[in-house]
Amino acid sequence: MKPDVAAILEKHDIQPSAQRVALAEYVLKTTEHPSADKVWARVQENFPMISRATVYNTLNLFVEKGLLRELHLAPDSVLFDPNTGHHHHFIDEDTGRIYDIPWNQIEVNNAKPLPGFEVRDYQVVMRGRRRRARG
Amino acid sequence: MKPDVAAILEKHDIQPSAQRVALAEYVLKTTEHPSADKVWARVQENFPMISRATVYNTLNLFVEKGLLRELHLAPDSVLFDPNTGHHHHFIDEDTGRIYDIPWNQIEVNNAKPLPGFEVRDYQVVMRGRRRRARG
DNA sequence: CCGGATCTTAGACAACGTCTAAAGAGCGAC
DNA sequence: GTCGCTCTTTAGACGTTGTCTAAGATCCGG
Repeated sequence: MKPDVAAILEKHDIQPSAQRVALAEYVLKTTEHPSADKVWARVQENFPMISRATVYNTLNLFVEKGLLRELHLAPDSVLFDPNTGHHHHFIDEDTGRIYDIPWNQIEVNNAKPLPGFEVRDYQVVMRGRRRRARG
Repeated sequence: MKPDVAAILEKHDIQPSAQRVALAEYVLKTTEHPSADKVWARVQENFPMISRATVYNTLNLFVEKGLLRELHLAPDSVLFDPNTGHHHHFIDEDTGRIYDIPWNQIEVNNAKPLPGFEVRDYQVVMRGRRRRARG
């Protein structure tokens, strides 16, 4: 079902178009933390004629308009996170998979920046691996 | 002056070579948070004949051996951080510059991973910008 | 000096992301 | 309906970052 994706776009000052709606429908709902090229692949499943440039342009537009957040956590891919609410991230070093950690689970105090700066965003980034039954 | 870089390499199970020592001399001392290509450029100043592949190989080797830490904080570059002691990072969104934040300055509690995982490393990543006198 | 292992090199290669010029779509004025 | 303006999309070239490969250089024990 398509909860008014077009309305969401308009609320963020984005003119809806077929491509943008198709892209938003995927990227706003996913929990895959996809890279841009992964988004491209996924959207093509429903919208075969979309070009790579459009995907990149649109993702950047969404970020600019506050619809998505960019994550730079791993090499060779910028990830896009629809979860605008704050949360932390855990990265599995073996698989590269990224998991969300609820904001309240970790307590952070004194997240003060350098003098003269202001913090606009912060998060805890954890790296680790699946615990094995035995070595 | 060259504080026994070769000895440091050997202590980490890395065979010293002219290229590796030249690279280590730069990268272990810098506070620039350089990308790999920046390392290449800097090392070439003292060691003109070093090839790009060697720089990449050597940096990856150093990371593997625990001499450096890799940071994936910004698009289009993996950064290398000689500060093996734990610390946090602050990223200036305007300039892209990265600053170290002392570990003790921020208090983090309950940095627990997902069930079944173990955390090997974590840090707080802050993003922000220089505060201006007026908007 | 010889042999084997390791290290380095140049360049090809692949992936990611940006840019450009041209075509297409939407929409109001007439 | 169609003209003209604007915004969007497109294909492909392009630049950068990083990896891979095959061949040459170096080192070290004997």
